[in-house]
Amino acid sequence: MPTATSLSRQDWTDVALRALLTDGPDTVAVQPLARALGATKGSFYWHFRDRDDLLRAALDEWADRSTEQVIADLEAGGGTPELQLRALFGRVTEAATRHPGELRLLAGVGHPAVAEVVAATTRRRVSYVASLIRAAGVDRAEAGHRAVLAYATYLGFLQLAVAAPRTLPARRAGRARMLDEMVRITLA
Amino acid sequence: MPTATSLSRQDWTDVALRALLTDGPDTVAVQPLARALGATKGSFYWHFRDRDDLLRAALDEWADRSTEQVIADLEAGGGTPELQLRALFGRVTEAATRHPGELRLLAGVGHPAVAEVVAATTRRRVSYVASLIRAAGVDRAEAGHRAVLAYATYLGFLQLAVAAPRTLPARRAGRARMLDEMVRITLA
Amino acid sequence: MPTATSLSRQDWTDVALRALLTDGPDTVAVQPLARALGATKGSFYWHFRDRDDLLRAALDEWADRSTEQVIADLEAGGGTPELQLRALFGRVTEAATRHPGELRLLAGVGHPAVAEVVAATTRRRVSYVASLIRAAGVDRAEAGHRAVLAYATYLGFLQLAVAAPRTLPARRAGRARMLDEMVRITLA
Amino acid sequence: MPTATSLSRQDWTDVALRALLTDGPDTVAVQPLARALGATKGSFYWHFRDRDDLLRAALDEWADRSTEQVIADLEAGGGTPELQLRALFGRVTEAATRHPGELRLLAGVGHPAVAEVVAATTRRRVSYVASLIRAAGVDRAEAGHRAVLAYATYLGFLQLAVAAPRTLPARRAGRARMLDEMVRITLA
DNA sequence: CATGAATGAGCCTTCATTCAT
DNA sequence: AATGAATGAAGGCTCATTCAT
Repeated sequence: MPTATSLSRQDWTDVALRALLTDGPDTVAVQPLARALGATKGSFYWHFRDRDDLLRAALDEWADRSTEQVIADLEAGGGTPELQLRALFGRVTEAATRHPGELRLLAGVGHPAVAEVVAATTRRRVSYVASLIRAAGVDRAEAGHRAVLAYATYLGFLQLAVAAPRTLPARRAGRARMLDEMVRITLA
Repeated sequence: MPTATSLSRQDWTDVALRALLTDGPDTVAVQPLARALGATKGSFYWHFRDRDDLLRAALDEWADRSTEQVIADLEAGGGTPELQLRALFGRVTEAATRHPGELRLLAGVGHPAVAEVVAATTRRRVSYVASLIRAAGVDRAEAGHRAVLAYATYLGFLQLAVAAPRTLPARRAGRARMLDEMVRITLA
Repeated sequence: MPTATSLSRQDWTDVALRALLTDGPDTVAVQPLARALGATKGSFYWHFRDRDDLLRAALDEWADRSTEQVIADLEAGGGTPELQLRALFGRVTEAATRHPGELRLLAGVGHPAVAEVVAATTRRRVSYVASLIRAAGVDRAEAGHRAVLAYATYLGFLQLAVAAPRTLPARRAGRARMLDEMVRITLA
Repeated sequence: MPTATSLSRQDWTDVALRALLTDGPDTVAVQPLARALGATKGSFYWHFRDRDDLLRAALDEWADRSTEQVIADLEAGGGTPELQLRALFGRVTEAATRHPGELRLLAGVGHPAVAEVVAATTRRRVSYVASLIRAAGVDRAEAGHRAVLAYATYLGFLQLAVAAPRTLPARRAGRARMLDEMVRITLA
């Protein structure tokens, strides 16, 4: 909760992003967020042109935090491509369970802004994974294929984690094995 | 458009299912569907107790058509497990692109009825795939793992097909190769 | 519950009367009663012109049962006027607590049919009480006054019994004393 | 009609109270009141959380005006308990005929908020009358009984005034005699 | 940098009533 | 002696947006 004195555009974006990741894009609604912030809707319209403006801001923030920052972290961490890939898979699958709304975000393609950002984010992620695979010695075309496959698998697990968690391994060890398998398939 | 004379519960369910698969569960709304049918919303309440009743009817229909009927068809078709698996993958990936709303349905886990039906459908599909893999000679535990992996991959492709089609192979040949790879990974 | 085969006008009137005495005239509504009877609204319109027709039938039934029949019973019972008065007060105060909806019926004067029947019933009851008092030797004008007073007191107790039962004597003995007092004031 | 510029919570409460006293609690409905005020229903939700919120506000206002303010006036007026009692009876019987909806309010015990306020108001009024009777020299227990009796009689007259005015004395003199009798019975 | 107040659109539901069969 | 299906009016609520101050 930000200070009661004065709200910035960033405060609104933050709370919108939280709603985005918790319950999906439909819940990025002016009225409820104003209530949550203890502010009036009038305040909102000072900082944003309309609801869409806010949604785009939240989406941009999401693209940045969930993609660019993750990539930057991994690059900073260094290590072999195998290790980086493994770290990436581990990190995103962890995040998946913490953000059930992300599923609805990825599915919220009815909205143009969502569609656009999700598509761009998807391409960015796939191409980063492809670059890791290439770095592990796989040729360009094949790396592209495997990256798509790996990313699809990640998306599927996200879906399963939210929609039917009982189908996934319950224990940490089982989940680790699944990760290993994903890495193996991707690099074999 | 059904006959102008009189609408049946099935007519409403049909149009609701269409909305479900086109734009997701949120658009299964009484008023818009009544408009689409050229009826008044009051008439709706003759056939259904409330909106939830309609949503559940549409969800049941979806579960049946997209799961039970597909399975029944495959069983009727016969052939080796490999062929059946291949046919299944082919069929569902074709359907995927035709129903962009299915994504929102799978993600619409905020609603209890949706969550329930999606979870049940997921378990049913995974266990059917597992049974095919077992029939191909893989042992029970391993078959379970691979079924989850295969289904997750399918879900991921569904997501990619809707959200970022450009990441997927554009030509029929490329898509066929992906299917082959999925079958190979699943049964290898 | 009447037989499922075929509903008579009387069946509808009975269930309407029950609603009238339980929850007041507003709940004499076609749709809910049809549900309660397991019949369709169409059936209702076979027996009655409209909702008002049903309401009037129920009101007439109420006027008869709650007034004419009570009077007939008392007359049949015989005894001195004092005893009859005492019996009357006892009987109606008992009935009061069993029919919370009667209060809303008496208050439902917004509706012309209700107003009419309630007014007629009131006059009939007051004049019957006056006749008992006259029979006990009080002169005509004074008896009229006391009858109004007595009936007002009854109405007030009905109101209190439903709206603020804690203000009334909790035990049977206390209630009996109140009745005695009413009789005494009325005849003294 | 308040100023056309802007409506306050009090404006809504006022018009709701008027509806409450004219036609009873059921007519405290958002849409009709909005029409009466020349406003949209949407505007209502700026001032109140929901219909219940408005109903409670109107009920509180009623409890205050019809009970606390009357009591305060009487206390301010001074005089002997007999005179105060007489003044009270006179005042409330006058008010009775002006507010036909009060009957439906008192009877509207189906709604929790109504039941609560009516019960509290009843207790408050009865205990105030009891305090006047005690001040006239009657002992505590007996004063309690007589207060209940007096209040019941008042309620009954209210009912008669609305439901069957012809049973009550038509002329001012006759009504004055009734008041005298009530005071006499209460204090004798 | 906002608040207070309102609009208008949209959705959910219930009910009295009608009508063809 | 009904049923099945629909209409239309009414009321409840939430939301995006606007505008004067």
